[in-house]
Amino acid sequence: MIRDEIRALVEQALAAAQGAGDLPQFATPAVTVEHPQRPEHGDFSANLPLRIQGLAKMKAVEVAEALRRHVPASEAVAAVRVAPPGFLNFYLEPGWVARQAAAIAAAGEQYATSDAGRGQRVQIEYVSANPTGPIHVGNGRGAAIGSTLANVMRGAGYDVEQEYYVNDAGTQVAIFGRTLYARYQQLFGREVTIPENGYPGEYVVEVAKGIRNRLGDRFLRPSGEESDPELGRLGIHVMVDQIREDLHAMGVEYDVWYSERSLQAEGGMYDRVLSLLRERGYIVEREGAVWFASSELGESKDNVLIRSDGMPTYYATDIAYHYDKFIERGFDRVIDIWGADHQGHVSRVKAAVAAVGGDPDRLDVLLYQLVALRRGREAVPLSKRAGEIVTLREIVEEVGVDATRFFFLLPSANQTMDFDLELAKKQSDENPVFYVQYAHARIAGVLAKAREEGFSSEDADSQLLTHDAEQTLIRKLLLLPEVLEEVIEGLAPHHLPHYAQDLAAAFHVFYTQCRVIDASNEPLTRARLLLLDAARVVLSRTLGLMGVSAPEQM
RNA sequence: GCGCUCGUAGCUCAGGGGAUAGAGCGCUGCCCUGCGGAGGCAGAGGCCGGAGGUUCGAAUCCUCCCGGGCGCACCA
Repeated sequence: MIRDEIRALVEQALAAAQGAGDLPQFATPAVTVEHPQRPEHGDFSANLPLRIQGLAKMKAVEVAEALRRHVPASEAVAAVRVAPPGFLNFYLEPGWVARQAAAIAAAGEQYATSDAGRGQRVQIEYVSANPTGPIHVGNGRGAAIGSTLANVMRGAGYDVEQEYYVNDAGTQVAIFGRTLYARYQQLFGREVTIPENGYPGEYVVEVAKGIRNRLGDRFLRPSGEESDPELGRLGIHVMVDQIREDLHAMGVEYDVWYSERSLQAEGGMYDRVLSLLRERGYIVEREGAVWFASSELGESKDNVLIRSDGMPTYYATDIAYHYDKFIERGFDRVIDIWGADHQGHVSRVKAAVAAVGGDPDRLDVLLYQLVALRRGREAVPLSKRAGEIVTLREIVEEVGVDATRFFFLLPSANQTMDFDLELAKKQSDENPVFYVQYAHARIAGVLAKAREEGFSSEDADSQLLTHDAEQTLIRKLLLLPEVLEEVIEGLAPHHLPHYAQDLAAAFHVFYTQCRVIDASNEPLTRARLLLLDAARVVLSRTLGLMGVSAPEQM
């Protein structure tokens, strides 16, 4: 990408200036270039002179001047200027910029893909909500973030696996099973109440009905007896199917649905990891429970792995799970995406990864802050009545996938967010999703009209794209690779919807200032159609990565 | 109390060592005898929570304080 080329020019200039004796020798810091906020400062700017003025024992402006003399010529660069207090500013060559429109249009769907992550196997695990209930709004945020990150990383050549960890074992599942059995019995007229700490939600009744309708009374046992564990497993299965559908409706597809219960099978991962920890001396037995001596690994305290009732804790199976990710399956990198309420778990899991022989630096935990719902000014409570939560499905049905995903992606993950249902539903200029989609529909509209009237971008001369609005738009198109790099490096997909808005704005300005189809000027018409091709490519790819549709018409 | 995180325009948020702090919405005033006005242009609106410090340079880094959110289980 162009930013890397500019950076390389600065590095070469530095080496050349030192070689020629215009700058003294010293260890050179990493060179960065950025986009100045004021257009008169050029397209790219290097602050290197300011940073090395001390090392060079020269004034920054003099350093900049020495560098400027040694910047190699480049077809992309029209001018390099020194600006006080010591910036080195680069101005792109308009002819080169114009040519990029052709390059982008030709690249099509391949534009802004790269092989930066080639050979790296990355697992992204996200949502992984308990299958004891339908997934809710907060899970939706994780879904949007995770699947977008997966899309972007895949486009950068990473070998990405998306995974949902199904918590189908443990206390909560047992309680769900008992609740389900109570509801099941009620369907056969038995006077039973759902257990204490059970799941009061209506959905459990629906699950019970489904099972009764399919399998009749075969799970009914004599009054007072405990439920058949098979019923609970079946119920979880039904819930997982429902979760899968809800996520599918959000445009999220997983490669692997990983069962927590499978870890605990005889001789499974869980047993293996426990004996591994024992061998390494990380196991302590005390107060009837089995503890992980995590305080030896810098944790503030030890944590229970096996409770005194013999049940493994969530933490224990999570250690086994991460052992499986790193050691058994050998991912080069693992990204876990969790709600911020799991924040305390991060250092524990990292400590555990280290204890089982993994590299905790290859584990990234992306935390997202919680979501509140609103309708305009009015707050919407996330739980409607006892046990009934606002589900993700309801949100998607009410406002649509496009708005749901776009809104979830907009704020950075560590910002708590308000999801305004009223705004998300508005089909008007107040709604940023429509602003962006409208740009795409407008482009599609013009392209269709051009086709009807017999115009095309064939043999277009991109050098005619000299108008300010054209040049600005192309510069915006050239930004996508940088944006994607920032998304990956910062695990920050929120850059994408912001970029989409900037891009749409640049297009709308172009559209009002430059008429595309002009029968009296066919060469210019062709050139501008080429630019529209390029803009459409970039806009649709940006939207596609976010899982938002790029409509031909609205 | 301890840990993580946030505090930037009226509202929702970007920017996380650089040059005069940005966007959308809202507000005010303009622009349709040409491809979709779901658009564009202009303007008003900010001691970047507060106080110290580091630096040539701080909204950005450090310390303390104030305020919001989330954690600190033999729950997940």
